Amino acid sequence: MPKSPSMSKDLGITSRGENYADWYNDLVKRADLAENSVVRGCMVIKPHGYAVWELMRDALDGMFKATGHVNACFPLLIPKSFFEKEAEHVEGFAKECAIVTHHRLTSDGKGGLMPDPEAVLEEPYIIRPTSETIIWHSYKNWIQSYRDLPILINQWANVMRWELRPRLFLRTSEFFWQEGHTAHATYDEAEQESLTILDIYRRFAEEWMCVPVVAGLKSDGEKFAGADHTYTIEALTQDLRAIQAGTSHHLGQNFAKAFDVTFQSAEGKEEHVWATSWGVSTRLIGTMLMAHSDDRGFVCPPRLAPVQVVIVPIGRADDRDKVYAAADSLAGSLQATTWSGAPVRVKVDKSDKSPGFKFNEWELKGACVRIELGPRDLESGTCVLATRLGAEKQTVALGEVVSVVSAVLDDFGKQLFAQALELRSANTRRVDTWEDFKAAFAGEGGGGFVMAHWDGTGETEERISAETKATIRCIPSVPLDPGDEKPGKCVLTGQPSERRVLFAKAY
RNA sequence: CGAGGCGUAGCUCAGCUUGGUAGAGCGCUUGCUUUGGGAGCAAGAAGUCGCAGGUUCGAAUCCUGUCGCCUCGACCA
Repeated sequence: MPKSPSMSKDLGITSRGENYADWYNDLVKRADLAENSVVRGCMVIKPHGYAVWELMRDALDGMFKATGHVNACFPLLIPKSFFEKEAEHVEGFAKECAIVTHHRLTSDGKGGLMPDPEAVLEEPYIIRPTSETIIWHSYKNWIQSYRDLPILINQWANVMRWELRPRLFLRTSEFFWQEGHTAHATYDEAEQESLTILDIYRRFAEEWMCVPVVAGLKSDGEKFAGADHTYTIEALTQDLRAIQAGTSHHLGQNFAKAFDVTFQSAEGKEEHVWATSWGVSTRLIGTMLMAHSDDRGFVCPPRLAPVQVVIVPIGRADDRDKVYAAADSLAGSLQATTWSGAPVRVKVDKSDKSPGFKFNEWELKGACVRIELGPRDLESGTCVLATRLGAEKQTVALGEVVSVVSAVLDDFGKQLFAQALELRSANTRRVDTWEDFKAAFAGEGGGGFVMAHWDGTGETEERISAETKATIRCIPSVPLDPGDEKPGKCVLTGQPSERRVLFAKAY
C-alpha cells in the first residue's frame, strides 16, 4: 500500500512488523537522509545523510592514515581493454558496466540532441565499477624495485555498477566508497595488510556504528572477482538477514600478472608484486539503519550522529527571547566540551513549528539526546532531557547538563551495541541436519545466522543456495562459539567438514 | 529480459465503468490565536490530467500507439 502521510496523525513510516522493506524506504526518506533521483538506480544524498557519511569517512580516513596509508585519486573512466586483462575480473563486472562511447553531442534535427556519429571513441571507456585495473596500470610504472614497495594508497570515490534492483544506500548504481589498493613484495605482507584492514573495518563497525559483525573468510564462490581470497565483515539486520558491510581482498599476483607489474627483490630476482584491495561504501549507512532504527525513525550511534543533542525551546512569544538566549547559552557550553574526541554536536531548533512537531522530527532524524527548555525550566534552573532510546524523560539542573549528556552518550552507544548483539545471539543457531537447515530458512523471513558444517565444495554451496536461498556468508576468523571449530559432517552431503561456517540469507 | 501494476497539484490519491472542460487530504503562502508529544481558525497560490495521434459538437474519461516509473524473478558492496 502506498502511504499517504498525514503529518498530523502519523509519522509516515510503515512499521517494521507490517512490511520491513517499506519501513526501510520510509525511514530513509522521513529521516531526510536521501531520496531517489530521476536517474534510475541513483540516489540524492541529502545534507543530513551526507553529514553521516562525512563522519564515517573522517573516522575511517583517520584509521587508514594511522596505519600508513595515503590518499590519491585515479580517473573515473577506464579503457575497456584494461578490463579484458584479468579474466575473472571481467567476468565479475562485465554485466554491470556503464560504457562511454562518444565524446560529443550534436543536433538530432528534431530540436534534441544525439551522440555525434562523427565523435565515436576509438576505444570505449568504462565508468569505473572498481579501480583495480586503472590503478595497476599506473603501478606498473611506479614499481621497479623492492625499494618502491609497499605502496599503500586509498581513494575516496564514486563508482558505478548498473544495478537491476537498486535500494537506497544498500544497493545503488552509483555509490560512494573508499577503495584501498596496495602493492607488496611478499604474499605474507599482503596477507598482513588485508587482515589489518579487516580489523579496521571490524573496529569501525563495532565501535563507531555499534554494530557487531562477524569477520571472516569468504568461500571461493563468494569472493571478489579476481581475488585470491576475500575477507568480509557480516552484520545481521533486524529482519534477520546478513549484510556484507566491508570486504578486504588478497589479490595474490593476479593483477600484477595481468598488468605485468614486477620488481627486483633485494636478491636481484625479478618477481611479480603481491596486492590487496579493500573497500567500504555508503552501504554502511544502510547497514547502520537496518541494525538500530525503529518505527519512530533513525536511531543513530552517537559517534556518527550529525546532531547528538537537539535543544527544543518552548514557550510563548513573550518568553521567546529569554528562552532562546538560555538555549543558545546551553548549546554554547555543550559545544565547548568534547565527547569521544570531538566537540559535542548541538542544534538549537528555532524553527517555527510546535514543540511536539520538533520532538517527532528529531526522533525521525536520529538526534541522540533532546533537551527541552521552557519558561518553567528557566525559573527552576533546569531542563528536561530525553534520549532517543526511549527511557523516561529526566529533569536535569542546567549546571549538570554537560556531564549528564556526556554520560548519556557513552551509555547510548553501549546500549545500541548490546541490543544488536543480543538480537544476533538470539538468532544464531547451530544446525546439524538438512531438515533443520531447510526449516531454518523456510518461508519469507531472513532466518538469522545458522552455523552449520559444509564439505568445502563449490557444488554443495550452490545446491544449498539454490534450495534455501541461504549462502555462506563467511568462515569466521574468530569462532562465535569454541565448538564451531570442531569437525563434523556436512549438513547437506554428510561428507567430513573441518568446522562450521556461517550461513544466512543476504542483502 | 520474463510476469504484474501505475502515470491527475510539491506528496499520497479520488474522479474514468456511464464523455460536458478538475477534486480531497497533507504540504505551501498570508493573517490572527497558540506553543511541555506532529496546534486552531480564516483567506489564498498551485495541475498543458506522462506524451502523440484518433473518435466526438465536446476527452482526464473511449480507441491506437509511445515513453517513463514501481513491484516480483536471474547479478551484486
